[in-house]
Amino acid sequence: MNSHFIANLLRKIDPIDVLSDGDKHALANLPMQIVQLRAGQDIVRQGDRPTRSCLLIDGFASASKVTGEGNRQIASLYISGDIPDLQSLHLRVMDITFTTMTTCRVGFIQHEPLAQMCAAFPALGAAMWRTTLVDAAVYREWVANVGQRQAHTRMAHLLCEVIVRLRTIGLAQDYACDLPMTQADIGDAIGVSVVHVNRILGRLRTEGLIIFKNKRLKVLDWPGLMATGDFDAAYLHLEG
Amino acid sequence: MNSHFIANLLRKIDPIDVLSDGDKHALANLPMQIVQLRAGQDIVRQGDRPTRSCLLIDGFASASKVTGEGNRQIASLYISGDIPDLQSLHLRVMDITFTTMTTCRVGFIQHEPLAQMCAAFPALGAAMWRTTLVDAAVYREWVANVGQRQAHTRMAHLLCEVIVRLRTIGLAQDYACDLPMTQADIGDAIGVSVVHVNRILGRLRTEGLIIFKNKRLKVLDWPGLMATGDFDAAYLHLEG
DNA sequence: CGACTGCTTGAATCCCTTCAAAGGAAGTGG
DNA sequence: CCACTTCCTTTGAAGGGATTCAAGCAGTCG
Repeated sequence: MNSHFIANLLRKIDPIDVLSDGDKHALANLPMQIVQLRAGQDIVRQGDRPTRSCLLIDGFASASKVTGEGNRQIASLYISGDIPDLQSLHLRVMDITFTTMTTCRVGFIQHEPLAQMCAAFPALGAAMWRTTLVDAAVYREWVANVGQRQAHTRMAHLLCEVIVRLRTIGLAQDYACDLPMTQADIGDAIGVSVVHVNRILGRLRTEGLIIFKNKRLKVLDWPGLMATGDFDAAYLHLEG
Repeated sequence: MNSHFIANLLRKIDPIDVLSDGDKHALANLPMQIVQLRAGQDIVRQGDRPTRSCLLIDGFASASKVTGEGNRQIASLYISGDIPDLQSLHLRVMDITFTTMTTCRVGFIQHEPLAQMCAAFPALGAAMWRTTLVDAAVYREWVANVGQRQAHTRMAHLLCEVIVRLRTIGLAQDYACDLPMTQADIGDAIGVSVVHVNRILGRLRTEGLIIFKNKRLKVLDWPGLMATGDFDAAYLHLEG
């Protein structure tokens, strides 16, 4: 029984409680290998052919690629309740690397029982599929964010997303949260150099929108941050 | 029987022919409303709550978003055999707009029979899920492309993707293909201004890599284009 | 054939990067 | 527990890739 490990996953895939007890029972009884990982460890790497996926129980993780020139792009962030590499259930070869950003507890789930569960419990199968569709929606928004918005706006947008997603699992009370990223990490996420990240953070602070210090983010003006970040949470597809 | 409408879809989801006759039969017998659309028409819009998805039978389509400042970002291109908005099967509200770039024949499929098919034919359900995962992989690559690469490289990368995808359905013999995009469209896809697109195209031509004229792309030096585009087709997850 | 859309080119400007350097925080080892 | 290293943050200055502005040209369509 993994019921406390899957609490945030359930909050995410079943915010209004429509899954049956049988569904929840099946999910809670998935064989899961609980492992503690340190910060900065690769969970799976680009090019791997994994036979399992990984539920993030707590901590932060990222998906990143490195270009031929050696530049890193972070394509998404993952928090408790996410299954970053659920895609590997149907895509043989990893096209991206998932890395822990903090100490993380993860639950490894072999593909075989996972696929069987999806087949035997269609509501769960649909819910799993849906989470990958939401991930895709986030990637799409990031394409627009990185492609069209100015660095200042981009940064605000990223911070808005982090806050909203963390709030859904109760980790951003009062619009403040842990954000275990260095300025270099943030730069890799929004496609901006470290130096410029530093200047933009300074500007967002002098504008009275946020304080970001010691990997702790505090939003001082939430409507203001959403406005400067051109942020609309619709793409996160939260129904709760 | 829609067997000729789904030919390219089948090529994509079943390149090595593992689906059973029952699977293929079920797919071919999906109730499908065939419609011809002119160029520049929205298939579904951001904010819509569709009850159907759309198989692209022939023609080109794009997925795009408009930012608060009025800039458009194209997040992906779609060609024959793609189901651009399959996501709407499980995500109630559209977070992006799909638009035809040419005259297109599309087949609208109601969600209900589609979902039933996925449930009744697990191999098809998995294949459908898989196509949305490949779409997500493409979005991820685009994030990296737009976020980290220079405009010149970005452009080459986009062209490589178009060629490779069109080749899988036989529409890019000899590394030449129709590419019904204006320079403004290309700019919106790679996050670059029209003026700069023009200069980059000129540069790619003088470098002897491509010719792009009258919406017709001809690659003169495929290895060279892949190299300057930092292109590796792995993210397209073609198994055939 | 005039209006429109798309392509092309030049010039000025700017957002952001790169280079450089120094201070601070955190972790390591003697 | 302090010297030392290393990583992270901060700030200044110079340079560059890309944008914006502007204008001319070509092709197309009603």
